[in-house]
Amino acid sequence: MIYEVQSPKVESKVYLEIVKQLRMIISKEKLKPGDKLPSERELSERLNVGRSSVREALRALELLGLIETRRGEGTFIRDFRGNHLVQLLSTFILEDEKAKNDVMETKYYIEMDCLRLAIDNYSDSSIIPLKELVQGNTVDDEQFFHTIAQLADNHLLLRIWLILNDYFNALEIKPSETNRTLYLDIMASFENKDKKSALFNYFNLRNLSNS
Amino acid sequence: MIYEVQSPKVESKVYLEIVKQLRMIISKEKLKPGDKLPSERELSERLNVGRSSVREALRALELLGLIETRRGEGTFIRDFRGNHLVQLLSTFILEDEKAKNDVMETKYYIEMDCLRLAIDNYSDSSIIPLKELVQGNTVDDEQFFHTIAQLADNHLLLRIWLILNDYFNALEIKPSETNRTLYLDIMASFENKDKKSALFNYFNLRNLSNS
DNA sequence: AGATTAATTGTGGTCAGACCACTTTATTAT
DNA sequence: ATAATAAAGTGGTCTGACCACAATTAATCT
Repeated sequence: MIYEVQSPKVESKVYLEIVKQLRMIISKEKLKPGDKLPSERELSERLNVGRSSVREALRALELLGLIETRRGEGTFIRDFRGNHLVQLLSTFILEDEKAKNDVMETKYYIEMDCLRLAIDNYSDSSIIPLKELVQGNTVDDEQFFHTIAQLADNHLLLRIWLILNDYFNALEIKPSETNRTLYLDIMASFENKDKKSALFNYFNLRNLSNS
Repeated sequence: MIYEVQSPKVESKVYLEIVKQLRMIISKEKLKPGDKLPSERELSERLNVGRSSVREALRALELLGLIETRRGEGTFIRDFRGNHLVQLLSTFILEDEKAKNDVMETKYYIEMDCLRLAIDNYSDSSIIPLKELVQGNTVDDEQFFHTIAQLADNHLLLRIWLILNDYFNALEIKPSETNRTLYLDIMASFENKDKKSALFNYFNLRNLSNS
């Protein structure tokens, strides 16, 4: 199989083209997390580019958490849930208070959307895990809303929530110690399929003003 | 000033150390977006590493959207409040599961969130552009909600909307031909700061069931 | 002197080749 | 067959060489 980086065009850096090609290779060859990518030297030959350019692309993807390299073995696709990445970004980005607030605000709004969707979509059996979460004495907020985001049955929204959640954790804005009751309230609204009260209870949980 | 990469320790790849050092340099020198970083060759010397390693670090940060490089000029810190991250991850990950419905649904929910936030935040002067959009005979749906997303005053949310909008366009899910009146209705609710009716009108616009 | 033009310098972009450290595989000796 | 050894494969890093482009400086022409 022959891949070929755009040849004569001098614009658009080579390493970006390689990233593109890698995406194609992954997609065409249906590579899954854990699978091995072609070696740096092989890619260099196949794409007609220098090995250093290949490395620039791979290192970038590695920092993003999309691949993993093991010396002497090779480069592998990773199961990405990039906490590493987010942490890195956060140390770079998060000095900006406005950005901080944006993350929090967005997370809350997405959670409310998930709540609405989940209420529309859930079936009696699918909320069993959610019920279990509120059994114990303490409720793990992250797990709680992760489950709700799953119940929303929208992969895209779930991914967005996961990313925001990573950011959120990196920000070290711990949710204020919350009462288990508040989660139970949400659950109650949930089972009544009452969106309005669910939202109301969410506002209480997050200490948001009702408007 | 002398920076020095951990010397004898052979573990922990060099380029990662350089990323670390760069962060320190940025912080210590109080570099802001737009400012120039030391050149690759200078970093190479100062950190006692090869230029190729410096480039691996810089390319990775570039792909992350944290820095920007201009040939012949140098490397500059970028205004990275926009979180390129979501975009990158989405183009990489979402390929296989871009269920049209998820994209559409998510876009609609985000738009509703923007609507809510915009109503909270807008000032009389800031909605002038929005008013202009609904003057003509036809209303550009994309522009309309782009403006609303801007009025929401949340950069992250705006970014998310932009990406969703791209997907939306790519998927060729054209908004059904809509009546100008519906946009006027939304505007009216908007100016009354009436979220409930704004949402109601949005549902009409999108032909969604009210629940 | 002032403006224009040309040469020089600085910077990122890319490639090629050379080692090193480590892992896997093949070969050989027992 | 098993174990020890050698070879090959792979990522990690450095060096040096060009190229393309931008900014600066020097030279030249009014």
